[in-house]
Amino acid sequence: MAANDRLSVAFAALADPTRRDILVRLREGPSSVGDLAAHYPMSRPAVSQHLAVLEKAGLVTRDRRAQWNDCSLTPVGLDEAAAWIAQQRAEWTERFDLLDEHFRNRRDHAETPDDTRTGGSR
Amino acid sequence: MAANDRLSVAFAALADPTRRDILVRLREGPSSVGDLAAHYPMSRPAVSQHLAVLEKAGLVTRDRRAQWNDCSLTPVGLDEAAAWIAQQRAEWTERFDLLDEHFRNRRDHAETPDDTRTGGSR
DNA sequence: GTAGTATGTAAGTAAATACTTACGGAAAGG
DNA sequence: CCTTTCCGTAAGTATTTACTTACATACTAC
Repeated sequence: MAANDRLSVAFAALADPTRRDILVRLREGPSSVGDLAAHYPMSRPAVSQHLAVLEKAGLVTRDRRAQWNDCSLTPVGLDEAAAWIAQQRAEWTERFDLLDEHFRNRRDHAETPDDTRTGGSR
Repeated sequence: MAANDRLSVAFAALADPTRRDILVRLREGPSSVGDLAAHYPMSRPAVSQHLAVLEKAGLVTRDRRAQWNDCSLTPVGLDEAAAWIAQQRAEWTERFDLLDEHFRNRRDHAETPDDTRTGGSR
């Protein structure tokens, strides 16, 4: 994928329903890997690998105490992803508002049925 | 990937720097496929395929007029992605605030430096 | 020491992804 | 008609992903 930048890693981590569900579940509190894995129809190593992806994306931290591993949320990765989307949406919305206003003006000023389509005449 | 749900498709589309850059570029206004492709070190069909991914994610619309193809932004897909992150972050932040308060109370009340785990918890 | 628990990692495989080049369709213009 | 321009799609390939089973590690309890 050649997408090593932090944003790409974060979005890629979020692009999987199992990983998103893990995040939702961890919202209720830290959990061990085994307890997490019990909820999914896949092997425990698979869940562990999903956790590794989330950890690399800065969305989850694993704190190994003894043989147990507490998985907790960390807000770092999500902040960047949210910031990117928020900025895009902000400038977008502004642009759509301008466009909307533009069309409103056009409609008010003249009829101009926008015949640019397929050469017009019929 | 077996991730056909809309959210996964949207996040996967955002998980590529070229595609994100296309979105940023389209923010300034619609563009043809060829003009877009000129900015990237890859073939025109590759950009076209990126556009197909963005279109499937509901982030871009392609309006073919004659042999030109105007690519424009559409806010649908991004709304869902932003909503998901926003909700996560909201409940998260709340939880972190509680956690912070919890630790603050602990620190004030007593020392109790360990024994937190090995219980059932959840 | 041995046995048991919770976990990460290595190795292997099927599927998806990100490109490439080659080709075909649709409109503009001679 | 024919040529050019702009574009999408088919076919092929290298890399990445998402899982599996098997194994090694680190600690607890006896």
